[in-house]
Amino acid sequence: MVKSVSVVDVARAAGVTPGSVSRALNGSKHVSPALRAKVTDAARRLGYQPNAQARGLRLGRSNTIGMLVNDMRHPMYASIIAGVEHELSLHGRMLLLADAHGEVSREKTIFDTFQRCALDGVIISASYDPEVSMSTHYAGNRLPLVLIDRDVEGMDRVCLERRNALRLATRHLLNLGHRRIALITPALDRIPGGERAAGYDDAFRQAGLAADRRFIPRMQSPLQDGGEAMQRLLDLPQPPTALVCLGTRLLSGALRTLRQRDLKVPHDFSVIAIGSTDMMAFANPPLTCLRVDLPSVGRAAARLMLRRLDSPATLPCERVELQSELVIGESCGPPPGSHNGP
Amino acid sequence: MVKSVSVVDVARAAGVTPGSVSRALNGSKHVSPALRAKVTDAARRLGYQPNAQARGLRLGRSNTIGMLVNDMRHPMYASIIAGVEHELSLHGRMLLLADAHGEVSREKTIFDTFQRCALDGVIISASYDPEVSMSTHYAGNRLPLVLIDRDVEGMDRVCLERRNALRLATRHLLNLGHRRIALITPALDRIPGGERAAGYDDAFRQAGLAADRRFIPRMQSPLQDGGEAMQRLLDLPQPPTALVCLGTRLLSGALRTLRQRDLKVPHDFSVIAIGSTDMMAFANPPLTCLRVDLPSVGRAAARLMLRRLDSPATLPCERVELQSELVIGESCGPPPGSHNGP
DNA sequence: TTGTATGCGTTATCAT
DNA sequence: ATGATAACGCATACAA
Repeated sequence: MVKSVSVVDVARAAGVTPGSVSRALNGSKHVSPALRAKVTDAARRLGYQPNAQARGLRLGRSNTIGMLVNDMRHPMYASIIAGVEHELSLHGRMLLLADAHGEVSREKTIFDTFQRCALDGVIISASYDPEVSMSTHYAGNRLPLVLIDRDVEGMDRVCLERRNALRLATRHLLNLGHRRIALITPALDRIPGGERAAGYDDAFRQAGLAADRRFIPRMQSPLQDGGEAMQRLLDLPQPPTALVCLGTRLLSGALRTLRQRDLKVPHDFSVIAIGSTDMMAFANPPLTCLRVDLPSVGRAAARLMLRRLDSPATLPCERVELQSELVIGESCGPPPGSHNGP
Repeated sequence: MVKSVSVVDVARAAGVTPGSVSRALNGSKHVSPALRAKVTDAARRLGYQPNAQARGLRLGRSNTIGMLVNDMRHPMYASIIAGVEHELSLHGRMLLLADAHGEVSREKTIFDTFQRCALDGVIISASYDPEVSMSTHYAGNRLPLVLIDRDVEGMDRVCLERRNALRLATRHLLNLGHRRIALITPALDRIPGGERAAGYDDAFRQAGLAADRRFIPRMQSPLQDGGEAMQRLLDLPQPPTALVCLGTRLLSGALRTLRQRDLKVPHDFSVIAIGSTDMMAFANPPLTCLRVDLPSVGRAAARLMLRRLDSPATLPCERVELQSELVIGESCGPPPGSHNGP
């Protein structure tokens, strides 16, 4: 751990003063070519690296953005984080990452820690836990904030459209002739689940049909076993012929149950999944799925933050919404026993 | 952006000096209960948050660890990063994350940036690109370093065992009766691929058989299409009856080719994959795979770093090696036409 | 154009 | 036990 070289060292080596070193290295206008040359040379010789802490302390900013995620175990986050990091790196900012591991209390702790870190801003992908009121939790801070997937009025935010997405997916199945369509989604009592159910209802209504809520089982948690829910669905007197399943872990359970009951996809049963990274590729058959461009979500959040930092605080809040796309795989067909099949 | 409250503000509010505030808040021995109470109270009233930058500047450490990853698009990294973050958070350290996006030149840039960030240490999961010599690249720095998946003598490092893993996988297939076993892996000319091929050879040798290198096609990149390689393999006069495929993207292509040729797994063809997060669950049938506990990799790296920080610099280097486990799915069976099947 | 001096917010040392 | 002061490394306002 050798002592690091500072402006003073460079100044001494170049035979000038520390102030001149700073000016020369930061490209000040009023610096003679001779001095600049001397300084640049000495800096390189000594391997000078300006101390970001000291510079940040002096300048009042760190060029670092914090990112608080609710739970990195969720496969969705990897791509979002990558998107944030990428966009930030393009603009010379660094990313400080913290994970709440799904615990709301840790979200609070992390945010407090962030406030001490002299961050230029914080990107938050927080839990939907109702006990967390954005206003009380993050209000009264002096950090620029960008929310991901939290539609709070008066804040910069990137939102994931779900209602129309579910409408698309459900309509796709209705068009194939399905009428008994199951929907498995976590957190029906929170916004994401509620929006999804609403889109599901929309599709039925627009088709002049009535949605049957018995086909939307209530899940306890995103980690709950989707297999058991699927069993209950299939044990209904009139079981569903198709499933829209939003949740990586839920899906694996549901697929397992289908295999156990020897229901072939798509011949006996149709499935639409949520499109995480490589899922379509591994599934056999490839799954039709709702796909969100997750790196774009991260990039959008980062761009909102950079925009906020570069502009006066009076800049009005912006809301970016990202749509889902229905990627057609080979997991959907007409319901069994229908006569419009190929 | 309200001006933040500093020790001076707290001191004024409590009617004491800044020095006393610092002592009181940092739990110094020599502080009267009365003063401590006054200070604690004032600090809470004003919502005082110590400035980590200033503190770091003064103390010479930031409680922040940098992590440099080669390419976050690789699905393996999410879990490793999560493991690092988790372990660091348990010890009050923060994680600064940077991604080289697979570009070696960016690795260099990032490391330079890290050197300026007053980090306490850096965890590196760098590329295997031969042009990157660890010695010239990272040597001569004064930062504690921990390498992930880079077996460099004289450095703290977490290594992924591959040779024995491939031996296990290959032996599993040999035991089932397979003799023509394909191996698809990226980067045969670098260490990971080489080690794998060695383990593959080991298994054959230990079974008294000779491995046939024609079953190990050369892949250009981990993003290359495994489907085309699979086609070439199946077009051999004596095509393989089983495949060990190490690479998420390569696998999806290989599976696609098997589907196209109407080869059923495991009836007509056996497959062993590399176990990324949720893969086994989605694949149909569930895949037998080689699984590494990736969060443990991250945690181990973080622990090596913390150990290094807490101890004198004379501490000898440590090498941690993580084994793979062969998780039995339903994708392996006897070769077609064999007589020892069920 | 360059040197000098000051302060960013902390903590540690030295007085008292 | 507490107050005063200096220093961490840097950038800038001001002086020359």
